[in-house]
Amino acid sequence: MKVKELATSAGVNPDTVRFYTREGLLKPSRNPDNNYQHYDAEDLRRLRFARKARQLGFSLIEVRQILDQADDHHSPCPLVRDVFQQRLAEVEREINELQQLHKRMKTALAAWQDMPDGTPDGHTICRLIEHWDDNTPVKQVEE
Amino acid sequence: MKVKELATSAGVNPDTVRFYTREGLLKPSRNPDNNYQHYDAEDLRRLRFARKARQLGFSLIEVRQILDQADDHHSPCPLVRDVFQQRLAEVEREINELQQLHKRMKTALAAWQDMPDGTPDGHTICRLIEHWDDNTPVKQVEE
DNA sequence: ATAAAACCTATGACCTGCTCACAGGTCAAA
DNA sequence: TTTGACCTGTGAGCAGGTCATAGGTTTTAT
Repeated sequence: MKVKELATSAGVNPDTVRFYTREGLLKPSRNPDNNYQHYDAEDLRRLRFARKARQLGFSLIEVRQILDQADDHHSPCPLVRDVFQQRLAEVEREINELQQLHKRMKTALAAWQDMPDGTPDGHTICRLIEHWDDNTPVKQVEE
Repeated sequence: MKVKELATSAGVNPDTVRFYTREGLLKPSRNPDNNYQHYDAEDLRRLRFARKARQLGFSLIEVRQILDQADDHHSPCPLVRDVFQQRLAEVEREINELQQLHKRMKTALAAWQDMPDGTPDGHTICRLIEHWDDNTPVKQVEE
């Protein structure tokens, strides 16, 4: 397979295939006649694996570590389980944060119903945002 | 105020103040004696506004648009309301996606209990991830 | 047979929103 | 007066690609 064929098979941008190749996630052979890269079924597996892992929140570096371990005939799965657990905790944190943000946005939106737009007057930029309560501790002002 | 004072007052990194100044969000005056930037209370308001807007998911470009409108003595709030609505919808999308991801991760984790680690054998890299169902349509393979 | 379209190559810039590093100038306290 | 803490501008670095450029190759259409 050539670049675009591989990319199409995996549903990614051809440049992503080239990028992953540069980054060492894919290891195609060369056609000496025209210097084209040649990818095989194994590369397709690696690419699909990489995309799935990325969806799960694994970083490219982690993906490469896993693939390298697989190349060395070590079982990469303990590594996968480990990073997966961490990622799961992260996802839970992200959900919590987003839900809090969502709640604050809804509250703000409701409060804004009653507020006039108002042209900035030198003391305020836009009440809508300035009156947003972000729970951030405000430090001392000294001018 | 000098850079660090402003940064401390707003609870941000001094480099962020310099960065925002470069990007035109802050417009300090110069001390001709030593070429230092001089920030006033208005800059502090702008900086705090910018940080709050960033927390709400506004991009730096949007923040600058709002601040520029405020400089032109137009009311920026209709713009704020508009972008805010869009951002709210985005947050809801993100929450949904993350919740689906979370559910799939939990399911996968449960399924993995029964799977052996297994060294890669040339046909599979790591069953744990390859058996992950991502609902992604898989295209035709041609080698 | 030839010309145009569609592909390939490598390299590097661009995106976001900062953060950090560098080299050199300025200013306060000890 | 020296040391440290600050200031200046510029440029690089992060992640994970995407896009642009310039030139070579292969396929398709005329």
